[in-house]
Amino acid sequence: MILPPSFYERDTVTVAKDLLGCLLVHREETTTMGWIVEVEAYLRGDPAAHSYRGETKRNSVMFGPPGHAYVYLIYGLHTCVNIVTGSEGAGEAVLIRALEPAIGLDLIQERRGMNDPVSLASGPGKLTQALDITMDLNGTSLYNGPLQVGSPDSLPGRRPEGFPGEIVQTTRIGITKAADLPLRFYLKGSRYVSRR
DNA sequence: ATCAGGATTGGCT
DNA sequence: GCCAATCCTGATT
Repeated sequence: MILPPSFYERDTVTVAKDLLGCLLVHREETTTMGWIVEVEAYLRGDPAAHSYRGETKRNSVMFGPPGHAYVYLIYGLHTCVNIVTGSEGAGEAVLIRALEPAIGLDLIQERRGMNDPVSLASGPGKLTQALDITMDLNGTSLYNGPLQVGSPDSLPGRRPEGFPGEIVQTTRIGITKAADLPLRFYLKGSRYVSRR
């Protein structure tokens, strides 16, 4: 079941926590999917958010309607994928930081050049490579496009490790501004979260 | 026009 | 733990 726009148009921290256990799906020639096991919230008035200094060409998707993908290039090498949340115009989003691979293992392993399951998508740059999430998906709808988010029961009889269960809340990783805000969330007990 | 730096990763010490 | 890779963006001159 693809999540409807109304799912995203709520408090960003609530959406971030509700995204844990959901499926990120990329439908191409071959479909690949992974369960979301780690996220970070970026809020209005948050110095670490790309939207902090107002709308620019790069971050304009963050100010658009919720339920769309904000994809950006980082360090000239990797892409990161966010889900726009909250009210349109708020500039809020949830960064997907780690997935537990679910479908399309062969292709994911080929793209990543490795086969250790816990390292295939345990980082924001790793998971975009695993699911082939490139800049051309920036701005696409997550309920009416090739990149989708499904509810946790989308694969009958299967669940990500640690779900349903406790959600752990910590400070965000890899940022210098507002590094003290506790806006990172992950599934307790999952071996697929990013380390560091 | 120029330039510092980044929501990272993988390899090496 | 340290650092290079790699290039686009936003801020500054």
